[in-house]
Amino acid sequence: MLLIKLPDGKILPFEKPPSVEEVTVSIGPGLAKAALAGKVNGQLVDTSYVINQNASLAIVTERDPEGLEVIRHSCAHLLAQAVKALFPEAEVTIGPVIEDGFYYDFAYKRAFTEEDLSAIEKKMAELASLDLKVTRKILEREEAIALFQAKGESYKVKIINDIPGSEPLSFYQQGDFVDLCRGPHVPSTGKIKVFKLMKVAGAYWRGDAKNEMLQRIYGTAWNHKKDLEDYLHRLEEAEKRDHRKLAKKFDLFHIQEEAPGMVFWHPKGWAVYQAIEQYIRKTINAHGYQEVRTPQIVDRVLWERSGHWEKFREHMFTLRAESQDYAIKPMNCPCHVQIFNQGLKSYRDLPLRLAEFGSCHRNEPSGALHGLMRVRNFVQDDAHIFCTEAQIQAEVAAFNRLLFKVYEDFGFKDLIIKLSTRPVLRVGSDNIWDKAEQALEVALKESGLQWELAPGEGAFYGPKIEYSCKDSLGRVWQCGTMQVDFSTPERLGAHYIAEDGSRRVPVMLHRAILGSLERFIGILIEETGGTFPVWLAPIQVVIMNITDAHATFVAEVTKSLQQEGIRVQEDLRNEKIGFKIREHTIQRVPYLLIVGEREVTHNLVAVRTRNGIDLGSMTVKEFLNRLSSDIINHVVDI
RNA sequence: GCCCACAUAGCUUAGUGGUAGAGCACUUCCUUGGUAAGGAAGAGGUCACCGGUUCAAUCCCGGUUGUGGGCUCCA
Repeated sequence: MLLIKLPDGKILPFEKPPSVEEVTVSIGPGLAKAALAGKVNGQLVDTSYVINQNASLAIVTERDPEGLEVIRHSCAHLLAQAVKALFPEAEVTIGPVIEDGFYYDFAYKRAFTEEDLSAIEKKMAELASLDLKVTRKILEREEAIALFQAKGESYKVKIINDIPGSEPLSFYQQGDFVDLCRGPHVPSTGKIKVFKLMKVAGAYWRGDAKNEMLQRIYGTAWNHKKDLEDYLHRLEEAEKRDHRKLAKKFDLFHIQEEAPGMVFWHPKGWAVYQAIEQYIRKTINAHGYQEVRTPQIVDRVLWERSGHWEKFREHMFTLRAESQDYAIKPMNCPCHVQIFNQGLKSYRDLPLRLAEFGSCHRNEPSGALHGLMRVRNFVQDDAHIFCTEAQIQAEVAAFNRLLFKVYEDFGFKDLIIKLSTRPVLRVGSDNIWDKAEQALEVALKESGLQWELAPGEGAFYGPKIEYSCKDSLGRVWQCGTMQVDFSTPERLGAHYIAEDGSRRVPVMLHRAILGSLERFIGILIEETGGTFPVWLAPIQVVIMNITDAHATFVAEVTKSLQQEGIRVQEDLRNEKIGFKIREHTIQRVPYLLIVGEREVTHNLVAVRTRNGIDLGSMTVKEFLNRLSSDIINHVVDI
């Protein structure tokens, strides 16, 4: 006798070990039809899985998140089956589930075309409608290798050879298609109803650029047609928020062929940029930083000393003048150390926080460039904190608080935080790594936010925290960072005189809140969709007249707002007021001031927000009060 | 850098082996109108660049550059 406990607490007895499917049937035919997989003692299994001891069992259907995962995974197999059916010479490799879908990598003599994709999708539908039974089996290693060798699947043989000997090898078969796979999978292909192939892209075998390039077919699968439609709609909406598109719509910046990866900022984009730069400047000044400025072009020897020449020479822009080799700076740290090194420093000078809006050039590979997100010339809101080991903790904690405050002011909520710890190859004693890693961790814990640990992913010179944001399509971009560095100060000869009179090498903290101003603005554009908070809006107020008779009054109001530092524009065009309102509303100008006969007579302005709210008439002074409060409080929308 | 796709007016785009069309924007004129598009006329294109095929190339072929989607990389 064997007992199966169901989620509702009911216990079913069985004479012989039943399969998940058999248990499901005994519960009811409706559920049996809906079952995609099972969860035995919390572990996801196929419906064919035989339960050979007392266990708890949950049936996984489309209502469970795992159900969709199983469907997507099986859909990847369906894709591979269809590709093999249409292109028998194509070799299969791997096909995992990813966010919102799946992919499968193939090796084939020519590129798959759009037409191929449609044909494959059609074939998939056909195979799904046949409702082929998906069966699992375990094969011995030799048997498995022989099977795939016979099929000409050299990649699968390589994969099998890489699986540790003790692990059993499971296989899934549907029709004449067999794939090495851990599973679980749906019981039959008919369970896969709603899917779509999205795109083909190149991808290196095993993610290594030294290997051959495979063809990756991306697809998506859902439980219901409506889910797929919603997903496609979400993608469409996200594409509309693309910062490169919005940059055109709002006339923020452009990039052109003569300077790939470098930005031509237009007046409106630069207004946003400057609002951000000045906000950061003000903020860090209030937190004990001192701003500096260092050269763009620095002799090669400095980069050799810092170690960058050896490691990143290919990605540095270099030049030669009067038989000297120079590099355009790819980073600011060595320059900041030069400032630290001027004059003898005492422990009393520490921590010394040197900040720079440092313009850096990196010769990024052409294929990596991406709007504002990945550029060749960018400005970091960079700073280096020179401190003692004992000061690391307090500095890291203070920075962390500062960073969260800043992101909050921008209205950002979803930061992805990663703590990268010591790699195998590293400098510095374990003792100091312990301290540094702990300092970072304590600071993160204090924040109360979720973070991910990335063991072994720290730099050779110290551990780091990375703060990343997502763009509108969910791609992750690193913005802020806090890196502890035990190496650079020594390499560049930095030292200070300690309390006991000895010469000590300071610890250096590299930190940036926004990371690169360019990238951050890219994220900000996508986050806001171009509806910038009042304090960042390139134009904060537009004042428009109803007829020419009110132009002088408009000019007066404009002038008085300009004198208060407001980014204001007047619109005196000979157009109907409705037309002007429409245009500036579309441009997401926060406040629209309308001046007609009534306003001129009573010395008022009529105020309307970009969200169509009529705030009525008020004096310029009253309006300024409202506006100032929006700006000071970093109000996100009005 | 690698794989695939793409490049037409300021923007969004249609289109064809035989001298390129639209909407919006722009210019001029009419209109002076009170909270999301008033009307008319006009101007605007070396069809990314270089080469080839052809009587003829924006279109077909090759190359270059750039862009987009991935992959790799990212001090």
